[in-house]
Amino acid sequence: MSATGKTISERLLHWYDAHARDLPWRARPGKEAPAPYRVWMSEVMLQQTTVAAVKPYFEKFTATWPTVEALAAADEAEVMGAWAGLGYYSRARNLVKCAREVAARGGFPDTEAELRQLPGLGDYTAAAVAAIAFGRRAVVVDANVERVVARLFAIEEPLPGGRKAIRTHAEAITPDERAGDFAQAMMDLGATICTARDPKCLLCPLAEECEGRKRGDPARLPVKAPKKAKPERVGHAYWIECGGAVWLVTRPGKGMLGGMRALPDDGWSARTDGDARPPLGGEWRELGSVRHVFTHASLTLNVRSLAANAGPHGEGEWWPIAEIDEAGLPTLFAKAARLALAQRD
DNA sequence: CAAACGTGGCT
DNA sequence: TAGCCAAGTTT
Repeated sequence: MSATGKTISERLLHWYDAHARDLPWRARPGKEAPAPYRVWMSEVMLQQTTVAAVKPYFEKFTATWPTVEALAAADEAEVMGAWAGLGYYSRARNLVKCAREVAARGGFPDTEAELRQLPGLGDYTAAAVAAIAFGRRAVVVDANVERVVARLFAIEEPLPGGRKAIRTHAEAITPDERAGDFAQAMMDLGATICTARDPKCLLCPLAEECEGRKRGDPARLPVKAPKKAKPERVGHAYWIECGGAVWLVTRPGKGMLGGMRALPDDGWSARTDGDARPPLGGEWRELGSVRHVFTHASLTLNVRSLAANAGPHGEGEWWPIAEIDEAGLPTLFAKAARLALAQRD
């Protein structure tokens, strides 16, 4: 309790009632709670992904597959293609798997523990769906909450070790009622006021009780362990063209860009360079290279092209070049395709 | 538990 | 610009 007798959650919910962001997956003021399907969909898309990036994907997915039953019945390859560009593609595979489990059992479970068992739902997402869609009291801890709590209570222990103390404090300030609004309020506060850099303490509804602010320089919290250096990798991708079509493959389900349609390549990965061996003999033309930065490696991908009469051995498909935008290529290969197209006659 | 796993925006 | 950061999960 502060001097004026209001708890942190009371202050925060009061602020949220006036300043909540208007987001497509959120209940509009005065309207009923959004369907669990939409809450789940948005939470999965928002994992490590910005609101701005998610919005168009959320609109596309909910328009194409308006219910969990519709998504459960969808062709997995079509869902993977629709996810192209959003990143972390195991999310899309788990999305389909989860939709099928949920449809088979006749709807989403309404407890945090049961939600946690579904594919793609970890501690954060299970708590968020339980609180936001089902009104359960659940302690929702994401990167926003970590930052707000670390500052509010001046938790000095660096992450990831400091997460235990952060969770304990988050548990203590989570209200019994409106836990879903409280969670979203914490995230809105973290996204708009208690930002990673240059926090707007003058606008913060919790400034009065913020120990980090009292100590000065709240932006230094939470302290984080130093990051490892990012290796440089080199690989090759191959643009094989025949009669207005290009040869595309589907990558293995696990690993980098798993399950995604792609240009054939030389086996590069985050751990090793490619072997630069083309999948087919012939007169290859050097088109140049594209750069792409992943979370844990930076890649220079050299792109080579070949006018062929037949495709390489193995799995693959001829894709009409005029429809390459519909192939659902992840961004790395979309860049490579763009390079190839720009150099075509 | 540390590492793998995308992408785009901002400073 | 090179690095940091974003509503984490899985292995």
